[in-house]
Amino acid sequence: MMGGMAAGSKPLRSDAARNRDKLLVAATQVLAERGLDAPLEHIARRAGVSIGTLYNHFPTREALLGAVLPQRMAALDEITAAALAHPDPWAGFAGFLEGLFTLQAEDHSLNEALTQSFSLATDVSQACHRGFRDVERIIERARTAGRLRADFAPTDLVTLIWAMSQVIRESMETAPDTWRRFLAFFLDGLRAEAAHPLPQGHRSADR
Amino acid sequence: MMGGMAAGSKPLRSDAARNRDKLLVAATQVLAERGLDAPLEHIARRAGVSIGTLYNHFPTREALLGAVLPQRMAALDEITAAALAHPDPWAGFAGFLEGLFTLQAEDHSLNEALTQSFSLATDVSQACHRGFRDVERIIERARTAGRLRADFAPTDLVTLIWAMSQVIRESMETAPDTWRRFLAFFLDGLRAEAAHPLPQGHRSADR
DNA sequence: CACAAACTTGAGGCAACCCTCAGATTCGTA
DNA sequence: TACGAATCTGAGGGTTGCCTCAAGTTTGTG
Repeated sequence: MMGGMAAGSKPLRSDAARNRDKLLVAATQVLAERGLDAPLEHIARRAGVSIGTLYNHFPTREALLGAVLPQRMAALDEITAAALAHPDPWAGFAGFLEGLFTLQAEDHSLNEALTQSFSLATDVSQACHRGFRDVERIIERARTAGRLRADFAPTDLVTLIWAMSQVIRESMETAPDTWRRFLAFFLDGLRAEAAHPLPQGHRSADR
Repeated sequence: MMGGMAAGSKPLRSDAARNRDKLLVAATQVLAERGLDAPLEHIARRAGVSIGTLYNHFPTREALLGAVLPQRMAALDEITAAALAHPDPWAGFAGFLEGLFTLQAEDHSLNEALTQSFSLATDVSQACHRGFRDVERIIERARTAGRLRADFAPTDLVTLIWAMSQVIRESMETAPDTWRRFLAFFLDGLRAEAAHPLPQGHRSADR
């Protein structure tokens, strides 16, 4: 499952190891600032290294993302753990969402990564899928407690993440609290007592 | 008001007028398919015209958008009118949202235009602002009827449009009905009886 | 110290897209 | 029909970003 990171690799020469670290630091910063398709040249420059060296260590952009993002996503683990530990299932669920989106708002790369997680490097999707188990438990717990509406499915959370990613992106500069207000509206629709029947199945394949 | 199109301009030569029309048709199609920053070369090619001709008629991308988008947005007028005419204020409000997002889902350029409307060509923002008056009335009507929660402001609709634009974009290929489900959840949070106090921090949503 | 292997460098070839402009073409009128 | 003005064309110069590779530099071991 977890293997041991990049363990078992060949030992790097000292200068190479140093450069690799500088690249990871720079990449973390630049990606957080400019998103997942920040120019690789920027990252190399910020690391004080040539573009060729970047390609030496990370032959593709995905390889680089795979080295940076899972680490960033580790922050999510604390949040899911706290949510599960919360005595009130609904408060745990709501707190989880708040923590998740706070992270997204702080890190542009995380925001995009969560949105695109299924088309990304395997390392990244793995990190996503691993965490998803806990998320399902958070949802299930709030639902069986009768607080979260029964027809809310884990995949609906993916949709919410999509929605929030855009709200965060658009409002970040001018009114960075916007997402909290939006989330409050949405949460009010997720309470069990607020539930109205959802639109029926989509049998209109043609129009 | 709309009298004769680009009224006040000098009369175009016949071939020029024909090319201009072909460009508008092509642009409408290509923009709907590929979004607001579709390559201008694609549009010229689809119109069967050279890139130079495109620049002849529309010296900037914004000029082209300004000629295409307001027309597309006219479809919104019907929707707002229908919403205001609906006997049930809540159903009018909900129907308006459904119509709006249906349009967004059908036209990629409209989707992006609505989310970016404030950084776009004046023609486009004007079209937006004009329509916004009616939208405010739709909201106000549902609110004073006691159906829409009292703390929902017109600017919250902008946020919802941001959110939806991403949901539509991400799900369009694989599950194009996703946005309806999401909207249903959200609407349940907008009903007056579902309202819980919003987070403090920024009091009301006066922009 | 010497030297091979490991590593770095950055110019340079690609590709996509933007926009321009001198010369060729077409229109419409006299 | 002729001809000037209006219009069209598309090669070409500029930009940004991707990725490669031959030549130079550093490391660490014998």
